[in-house]
Amino acid sequence: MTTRHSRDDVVATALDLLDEHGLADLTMRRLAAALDVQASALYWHVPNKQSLLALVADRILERARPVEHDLDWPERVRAESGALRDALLAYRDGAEVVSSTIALGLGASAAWVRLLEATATSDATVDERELAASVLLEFIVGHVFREQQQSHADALGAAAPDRALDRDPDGGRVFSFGVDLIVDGFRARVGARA
Amino acid sequence: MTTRHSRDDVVATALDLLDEHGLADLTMRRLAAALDVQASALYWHVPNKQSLLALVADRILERARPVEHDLDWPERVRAESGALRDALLAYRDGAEVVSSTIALGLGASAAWVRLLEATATSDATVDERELAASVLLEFIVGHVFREQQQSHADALGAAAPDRALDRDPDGGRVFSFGVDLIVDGFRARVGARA
DNA sequence: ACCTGAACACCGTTCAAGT
DNA sequence: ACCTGAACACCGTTCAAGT
Repeated sequence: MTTRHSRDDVVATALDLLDEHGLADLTMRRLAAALDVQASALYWHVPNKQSLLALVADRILERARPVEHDLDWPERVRAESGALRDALLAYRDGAEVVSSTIALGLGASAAWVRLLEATATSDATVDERELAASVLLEFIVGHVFREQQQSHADALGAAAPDRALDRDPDGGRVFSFGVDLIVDGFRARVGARA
Repeated sequence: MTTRHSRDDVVATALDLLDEHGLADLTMRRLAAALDVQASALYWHVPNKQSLLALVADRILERARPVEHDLDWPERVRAESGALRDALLAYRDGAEVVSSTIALGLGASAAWVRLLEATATSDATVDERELAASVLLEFIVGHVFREQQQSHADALGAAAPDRALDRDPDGGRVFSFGVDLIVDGFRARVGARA
């Protein structure tokens, strides 16, 4: 009679909690409380916290808006990169969650494939395109991680005196400059062959 | 009579512990034990764990080997990037520690300045050079973070099935490809003006 | 199939008090 | 100047047992 839960409930509630209170407050015990359940009950749905976070990360990246396929490749790379950034920004600490699971082979392959496909119409080799997809994904996640950390630190009113990277108040200049450099570098490399 | 400690002792021991057992095992209580002291004693030397980690991060980056200043700027950027990567790789979980403190305005300004200076002889504006330094630093830290996470995961014998980014067994191809793309993109942008 | 209750082995941090 | 001892308010995870 009482509300019993599915794994999807658990992940969805975790996502809510993440967005409302941040990763530091997303504990198994708080999640259990939000579901009106004992903490131990979660371990029926999920083997451990790390797997839970991987499912949350997948959910975050899944929500990245689709991008038109009939753009030329530089435009498409820029659009995919922007879509991924927006997806990470859509949830509090989204980049940190994704970043902490990305290397474990648990998530992010879909995002990587999108970036790989984006260069399909370039003259690059598959090897070059794979490398470029990795570079882009690492830059995007690394950048948004930093963006979100910074706004978190600012929210605490830390008033840091000597912030090396705090030259990006609008939060997007470094990002688009970075994507542009990578795209231009890729074009230079490929164009040198044509 | 008994060994009393300085803040430098505490940071140095934290660095040792980090390298031997990783960030997850670098707890205040374990650090205290390594210093033969109660955990509460650490709070005389340091206001909290986060500040401790920031000091550790600074220590890691300080050890980056110096690079010749009379290279042309693309070579110098590559050399500085490599030196930073090596510094992060020199300690277990080095990139994670640096990454977690970089946005708090606590560390990494020295590293950023090194990357900024590296483009001094290019024809770029200061604004462009600052943006490029940020892009490089974010890529470097993000990349090494992923590298170290991956070797950690591999050490656990996780045998992940579908690892999107696991195309970099030698651990350096994605890195140098990324730095090259950024450098080439920067050159294209600057060269278009000359 | 899904959950409780109790326990285990931990955390970071504070604070009065000691030397 | 540097540290102890005790406490507070937490963690993730396991496991027998319940329904």
